[in-house]
Amino acid sequence: MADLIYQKIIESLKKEIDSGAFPDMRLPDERSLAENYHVSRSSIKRALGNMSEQGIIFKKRGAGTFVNPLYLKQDSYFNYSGKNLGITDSFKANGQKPGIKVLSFDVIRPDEELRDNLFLNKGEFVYAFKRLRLLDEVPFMVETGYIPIKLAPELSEQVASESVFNYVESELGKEVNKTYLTISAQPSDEEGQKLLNLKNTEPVGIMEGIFFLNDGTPFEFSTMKLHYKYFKYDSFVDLDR
Amino acid sequence: MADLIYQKIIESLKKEIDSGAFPDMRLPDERSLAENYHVSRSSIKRALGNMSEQGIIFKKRGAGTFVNPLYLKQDSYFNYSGKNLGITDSFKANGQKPGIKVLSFDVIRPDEELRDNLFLNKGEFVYAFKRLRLLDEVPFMVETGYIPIKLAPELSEQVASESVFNYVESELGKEVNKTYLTISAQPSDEEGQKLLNLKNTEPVGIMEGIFFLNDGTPFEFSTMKLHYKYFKYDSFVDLDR
DNA sequence: CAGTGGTCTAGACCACCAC
DNA sequence: TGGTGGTCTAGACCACTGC
Repeated sequence: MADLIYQKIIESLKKEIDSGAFPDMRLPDERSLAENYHVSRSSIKRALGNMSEQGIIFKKRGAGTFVNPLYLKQDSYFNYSGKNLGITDSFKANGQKPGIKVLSFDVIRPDEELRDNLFLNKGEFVYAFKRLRLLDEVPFMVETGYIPIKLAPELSEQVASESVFNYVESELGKEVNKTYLTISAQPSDEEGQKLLNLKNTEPVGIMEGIFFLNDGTPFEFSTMKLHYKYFKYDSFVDLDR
Repeated sequence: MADLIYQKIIESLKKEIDSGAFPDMRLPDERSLAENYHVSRSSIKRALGNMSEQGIIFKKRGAGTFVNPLYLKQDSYFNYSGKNLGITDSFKANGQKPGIKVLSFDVIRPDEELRDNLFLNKGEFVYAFKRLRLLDEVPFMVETGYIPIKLAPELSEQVASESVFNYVESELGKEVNKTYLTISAQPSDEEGQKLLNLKNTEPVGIMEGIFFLNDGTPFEFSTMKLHYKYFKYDSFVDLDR
């Protein structure tokens, strides 16, 4: 992957941070980094700016660049705001074996709301599938997805049982790289209690949203219900925008 | 505010987009923009990159830069504005009257974890306060906050009963503009059930994190427990970083 | 092939912080 | 006052898209 200079620097600095190379939480100044990495200061700035947006570090003008202490304590399952971790991959990173069980797979006529969300015209159809996701054989999430058939004509139950996004990349030559998510929580319903092995006092976390291809096409509308113990979402937010 | 070149360009382009100046959803190319605005291409790139992160536009290498149709369509679902944090202002917009009831207000010695989160040395003290937030007199959120006394020496119960962040801006001349949030859900505990009027089957949403000043100083560590019906978090995410 | 966005460099100058 | 991050410029070269 990363044959880009700023990405390599990000990876390198992340490793250093993770390994505790900066016990005083302070990174070297930009000019020294540029010299040591044999790159321009602009490339360093780009790398650091990127890491700052991800919440890994923060910069204090006139003072220096520092590690965000919360980053080191991070133990979220879903870290969309970091390096690209597809859902599956992010679980691998935690050392647990992910699994998928397809509960249903159909082609349906979308209702008006779904048509709106996926920018579809009347008369167009979508794949509808429900999947149970597991970690080390333990179910933790029920996922309902809708994908326009015109965007993935060869989609199948087989594909759904593996990775849809990998299929998009390898077979369609496109990439899913953006998503609008709405996050909320609800008491568990009967289905959730049964599939996720929850008591009736235990809730589910909901992540619902649209996934986009790099050209801006809405690709999938998805609703994810998570066992509350696996529901953790980290977000670094710039408030003045 | 914006006396920065790239910010002025962002404002200008936003206005043009909102006014429908690009009916084909396509923006001029970067080199033309640089010429028309009499700035370098780098500044244009910075402005466009920023707008892309906000989900206003998306860029296609080799093809051009385009308006994100969802940005124009933002009627119902998708407000990715970082301001929707359950902070007072965002609820005003909903036409409901916000209220605050201070449940406690003390000065305490922070434990080690809190010291880490707020970058404090041993021996430094923090304000600790618990607040109940209301909407049209109905409680919806219990908030526990910790703020170093050295950062807000004049903080008081009175201030806490209004807006701490407004106080920071008007009295300290600083601005809270970043936050690192961890979002999760839990069954409601006894306190939550009592204060938020929840059944034992009904959960709370948890938003926990650090708020930073513009200079990068960690200003407040806050834990917010929300009535699940009021718990909704919108997020626009760039997956490939 | 022409046009477009992506990356990277080298360097100037500014704004802020700590000593 | 010296060191730090922030902004901006000017220009080179690369990678991809679409005709």
